[in-house]
Amino acid sequence: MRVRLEDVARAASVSPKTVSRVLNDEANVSDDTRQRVLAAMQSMDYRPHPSARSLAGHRSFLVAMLYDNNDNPASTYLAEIQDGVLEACDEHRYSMMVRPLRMRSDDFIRRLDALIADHHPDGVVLTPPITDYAPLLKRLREAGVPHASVSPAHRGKAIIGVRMDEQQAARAMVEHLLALGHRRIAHVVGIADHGASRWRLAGYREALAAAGIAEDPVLVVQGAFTFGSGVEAARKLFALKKRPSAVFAANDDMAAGVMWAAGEYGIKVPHDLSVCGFDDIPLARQLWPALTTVRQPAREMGKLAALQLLEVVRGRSSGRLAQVGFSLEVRDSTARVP
Amino acid sequence: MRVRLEDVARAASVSPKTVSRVLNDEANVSDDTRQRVLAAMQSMDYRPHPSARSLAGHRSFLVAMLYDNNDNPASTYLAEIQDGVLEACDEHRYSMMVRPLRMRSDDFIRRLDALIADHHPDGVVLTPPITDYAPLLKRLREAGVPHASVSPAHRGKAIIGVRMDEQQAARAMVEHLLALGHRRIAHVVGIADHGASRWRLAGYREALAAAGIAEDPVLVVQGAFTFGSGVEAARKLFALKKRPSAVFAANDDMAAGVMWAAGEYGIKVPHDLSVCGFDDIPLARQLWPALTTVRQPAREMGKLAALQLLEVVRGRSSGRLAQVGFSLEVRDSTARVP
DNA sequence: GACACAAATGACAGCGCTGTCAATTCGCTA
DNA sequence: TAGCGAATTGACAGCGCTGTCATTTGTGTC
Repeated sequence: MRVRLEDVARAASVSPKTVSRVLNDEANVSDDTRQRVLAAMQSMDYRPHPSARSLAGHRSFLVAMLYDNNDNPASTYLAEIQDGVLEACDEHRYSMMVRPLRMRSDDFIRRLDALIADHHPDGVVLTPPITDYAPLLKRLREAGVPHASVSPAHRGKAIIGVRMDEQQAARAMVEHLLALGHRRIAHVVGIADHGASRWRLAGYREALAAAGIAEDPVLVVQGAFTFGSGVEAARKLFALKKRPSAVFAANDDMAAGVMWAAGEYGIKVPHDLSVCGFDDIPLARQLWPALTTVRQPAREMGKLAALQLLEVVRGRSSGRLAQVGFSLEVRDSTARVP
Repeated sequence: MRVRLEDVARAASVSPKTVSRVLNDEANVSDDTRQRVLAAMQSMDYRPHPSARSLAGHRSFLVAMLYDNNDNPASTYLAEIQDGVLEACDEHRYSMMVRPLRMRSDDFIRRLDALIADHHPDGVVLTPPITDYAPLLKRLREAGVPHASVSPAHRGKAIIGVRMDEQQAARAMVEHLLALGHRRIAHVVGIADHGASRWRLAGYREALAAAGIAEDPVLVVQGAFTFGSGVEAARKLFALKKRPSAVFAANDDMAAGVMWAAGEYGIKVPHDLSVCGFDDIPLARQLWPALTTVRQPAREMGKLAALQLLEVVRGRSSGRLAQVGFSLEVRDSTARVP
């Protein structure tokens, strides 16, 4: 039979309420008592019943992770975030629920309301690109559900979550190319209204400006974060009279597309062309030559965002926008200009 | 304030227990009463409190989806299954929880036990490759937790879940190549102990045998389901004196690797070499030429598996191993033999 | 050593629902 | 029309925990 809080109380010779206090890490329990109770819990392998806690305590011990399954960023990215969020939740004995939502769809808000009404999450984690969807944020605020964002585009004071300095990372990537002697560097941009696209483009510009190189508009080509769009963009670049000697794509999928297109044109990477991307998806390591890229610690970001959220949920702090570092993964697709 | 079952009861002039009966779709409620109660629920937008139901009813209304995050199959595949499972759970107002588990890790069983002890899922959905992990199945049986599998390798009578006839699909794929006039057809095998690898290899052999073609062992190369292993495998094939005119890779990632390697060797796809894969991952459509492959309806499979499981959980049926169809996605990477 | 006050602990009701079992109503038969 | 079994409905306790508030114990002061 299941071990209940009452059983632990009896074993530790205290009242159930005191065990509850220990369980919830409340104040006003003497060290001595606390130790005794903890020992009893341990030895009996006590597992609090989440539903009972939730029913009596008016909170759900539930974190919902919301994502957009419409125009999905790379699903490996989401999967990594999900794993990180899950890990954080596990550590605090919260459970996690995932919710695909279709941004811009009519029933977006209705489905969000259903989630809240049905499951009462204590908090939600938002992933790109729905970190900044105004109707969503408004509704969460109204419902009093705290939220943390992974890579929010906006950066108000009240925002909690995690970000990476993508602009700085993009700049570092381009500076790597500059250090290799490249001067004619192209950039394949991502979907226009994603924060990621803006920051990476800004970093590209910043690096060029700092190096005193005037931007050549024909070298900045629109893409859409997909492999196919990378191929298209590269074809445009390769059709130029003066081809670039390096291409910085705003994500790895597009970079792979660029490398693919290079194959079509008989352009050798990295000998004739340096290519680099952003994100460090598994494919990046598998490509040949292996892709130079920026590593986003997605898993860690998911975890940190969830930890920030839990701080707020548990009333420990008011949360903040944490920042994580990036790392340049210099591999074999970039080389000194011929 | 929240609408409770009691409020609905009052509105419908019945006892709370009767509302509960309607809510749980129990027998012995007159049609008239049922209608009245349903109408009241609807008009008051009643949402049962999951924790209260769970606590009083001794069930959790929770389905856990278990996956292996160690040697992960393509994460898009898992993401699709996850979406399908979620959809099924939503329809029946069950909630879903995801659990990454590291197969063969020491604490596998401990973590599984923790899941069961902490959350009491009413059932679990197993995804490849942990559909047939004996210690796992044993533990679930002991704990009395029903489970459904997506593409289980084993096919006992008692197994419930969903499968696709992968052998048949692989055979169809190879027959497509045969119909294009290919005779020297290579196969890149997946990880040895995955059911998927065995079935696809079996289908390959079956098709060749049916066409009266003796299998040439050098044309069957070991891979590991990754892009990189596809590249490796292809290099071996291209080093042969008598190269194949077509390569059937056991999944799309490896097929992409083969195409990549073909580029290295100056082999034009599909003119000099036909390439086909299996799974229809997003990349398949993005490659150039677009990859001919087999579409696995992963999302649908996840949904069906979960539906089977819910049938069992709700005592509606004893569940079965459903089967879904495949479709050959003939695109541009396969062509008539020169 | 008596007193005031804070810290620690406990008693008890109740969160929103369902299981159990008793009570009532209904539809037939004799 | 009385009587009987089946269908329908309801009363009530209790699932395992926590909130509220009362009670007890400890601590420091003069």
